[in-house]
Amino acid sequence: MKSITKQAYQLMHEGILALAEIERNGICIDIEYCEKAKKELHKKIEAERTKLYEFEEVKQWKRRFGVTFNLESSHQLAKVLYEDMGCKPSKMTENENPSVDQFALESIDHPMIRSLLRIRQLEKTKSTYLGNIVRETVNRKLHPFFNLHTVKTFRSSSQDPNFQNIPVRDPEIKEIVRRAFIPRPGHRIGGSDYKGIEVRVACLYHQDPSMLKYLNDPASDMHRDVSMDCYMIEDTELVTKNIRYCGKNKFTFPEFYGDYYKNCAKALWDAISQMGLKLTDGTPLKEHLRDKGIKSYQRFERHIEDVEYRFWNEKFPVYKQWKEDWYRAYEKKGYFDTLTGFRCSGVMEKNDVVNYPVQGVAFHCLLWSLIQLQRWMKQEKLRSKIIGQVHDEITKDLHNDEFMYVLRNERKIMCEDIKEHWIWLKIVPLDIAVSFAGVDRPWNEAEEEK
DNA sequence: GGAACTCGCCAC
DNA sequence: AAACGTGGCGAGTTCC
Repeated sequence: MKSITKQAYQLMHEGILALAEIERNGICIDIEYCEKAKKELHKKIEAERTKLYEFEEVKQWKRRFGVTFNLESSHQLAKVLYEDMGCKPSKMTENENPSVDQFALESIDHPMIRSLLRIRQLEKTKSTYLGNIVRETVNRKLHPFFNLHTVKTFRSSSQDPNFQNIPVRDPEIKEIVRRAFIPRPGHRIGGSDYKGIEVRVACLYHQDPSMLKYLNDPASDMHRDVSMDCYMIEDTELVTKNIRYCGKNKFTFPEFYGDYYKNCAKALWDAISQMGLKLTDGTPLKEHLRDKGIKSYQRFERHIEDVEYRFWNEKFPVYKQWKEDWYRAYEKKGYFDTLTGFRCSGVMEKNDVVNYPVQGVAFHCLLWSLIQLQRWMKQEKLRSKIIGQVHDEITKDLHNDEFMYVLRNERKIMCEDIKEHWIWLKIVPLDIAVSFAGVDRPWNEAEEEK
């Protein structure tokens, strides 16, 4: 059960109207490119299949399953790997079956597995992404749907196609898929996202002084400091971008969401060899850790246990206390209210109770900004259009003549005006990152604007 | 022939 | 004591 205040209702009402207009705007698609890219992927997949069929293990797989033989069947693959080939499953699925996902397969160092993973990746690119884009494109425009009524946390969702999971992390796949999205003639395509909005919103609830200090002091850097603790680095100069990335995505965020040291230690440790982590002076990280007395994984795990202890009890004790108090209050009342006036009730786990109010409100900051920007752009009768939204980002198709005009007002709305609307935002600074491709250039070329 | 389920994988 | 939050969607599979 959920319920909302009048101001929350207002936000959803205005929000869904703005999103409807954004759906109607649509996104230009380079349909000829899509067809060509699909054909190329098809060829690549066929070539990879041919390679795969050469393996003795696959021939045996074929013999075992006969006409039902299917490379895409996880069930068959599990039987082949864990019954015929005698591999040990490194993890189980939710329903306690031996897993054959990427993580599980990585521990089996075998060329057949690499080939299989490659096929999976290319198939997904071809069908889930390019295929759906082509299917849903009408008159060279794509109109993804955005919902406000489907998500437990009061975030949004998107469908047909899902605009909120377009590949960006893997450079090769990003290029292939984002190349399909192009601007209107004379326009530039790109977007602006709130920097670290969930961390900032969490601060609004717990008001931990150490974390507020991190946010308010531009010279400090929480993710860098945590990564230094994790990998026992004493000099800030020795921290690379990748090391900071690991601290942020394999320790800090998982800990915020409710994970614990064992999982984090494993992820941090595996990343060292997977990403080939080195200090800025070239010292391999494993070597550096050995010098610091970390001679085995067990030692590293114990070290991360200490890091976790210090993280919650020395660095951010107020945050930790808030989690306890917030959960207690929920246990007592059976519900909690978000800063934006939404009420969440029903049976929830502790992690849910402390995460939902943050995730929801972070999105509501984006939604409020989206409403104001859409309203203003319509009023000004601009050729520029908002074309989508991804939780903390507004995606736009801006006419080159209106480019600076729109970006200036957008920054004002997202970072300043919103603090007048929701005064509780005043205790944290807000900032955005802006990233666009050039005039008439596709989305894959988007780069951060300085 | 479709609904419901499992699994895997993309995003924030 | 236990241990990562939110979605959408494709393919395979099972059930009716």
